[in-house]
Amino acid sequence: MTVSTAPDARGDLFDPACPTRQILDRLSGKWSSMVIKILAEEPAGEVRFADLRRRVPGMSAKMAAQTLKELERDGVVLRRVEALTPPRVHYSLTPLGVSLDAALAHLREWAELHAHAVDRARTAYDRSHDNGGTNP
Amino acid sequence: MTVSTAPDARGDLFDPACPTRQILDRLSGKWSSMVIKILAEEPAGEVRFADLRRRVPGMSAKMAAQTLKELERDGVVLRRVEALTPPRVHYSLTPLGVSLDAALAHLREWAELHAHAVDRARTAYDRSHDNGGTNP
DNA sequence: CAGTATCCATAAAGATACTG
DNA sequence: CAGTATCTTTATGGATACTG
Repeated sequence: MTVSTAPDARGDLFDPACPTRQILDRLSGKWSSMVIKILAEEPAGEVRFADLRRRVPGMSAKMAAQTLKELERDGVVLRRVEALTPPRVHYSLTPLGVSLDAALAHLREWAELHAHAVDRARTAYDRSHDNGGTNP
Repeated sequence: MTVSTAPDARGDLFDPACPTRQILDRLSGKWSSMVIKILAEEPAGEVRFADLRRRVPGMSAKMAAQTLKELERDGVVLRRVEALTPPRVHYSLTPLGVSLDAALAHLREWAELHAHAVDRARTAYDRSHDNGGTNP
């Protein structure tokens, strides 16, 4: 059986088979974290495809479909189909997805808390690097 | 001057100027999170350029330099130069970097905790999608 | 040693058109 | 409505060679 090709990759972030690597790679897509946030924030818990697109400005149908498919494959998102014409498809977070959102929330919190500090660091860095005193 | 084009993008993850977006984008590089982890784990707190490369197998000099530069610009990493010949450059996390690592640690923890679940979800998904019962 | 510069391959994302 | 297919553009990373 194909139980696991990764014997004990736990903690070995540098092995491509490492779980953390995989998660980070999945989240590194441009839209994944936004989709998760939308689904997490939805009071009803479910969002339809077109709604999702409306709520994530700039995300093409292609990227929406691709992102949702990946997240569904990972067990983070649930896809529910109502077979009407026209069809209705509803997306929501699974319990696993909810817990992932909680982990992501720490990062969001960090970012909001330290956004100013990062901004200041960048300004300072740019000031001393792109024209550090040797410019006309 | 490039002070800020984002008046109050706080919480607006869908604005490219949003702090969370920026952080997630920075972390989405292939090497950033690994570099942060190495620096966080280093007992001495400092790691030299060549050491870092040795400890992150597969990372080219180019990517090491680029990643470190971005993280330094963000105020997450500190670069200390000993002007000898040959030169020695030491990298460490700033306090800001340490706190970022703490936020990242939640994600690492989630990944390790749920790696099996994700794996199982993928297997189940693949089983029912690439040959869901309509195959010769 | 600690990088930089350059060129090249690939992967990710966008635009557009079309379908059940 | 909820996607898929296809093509083009752009971003990312890798290989190699060179420098203070």
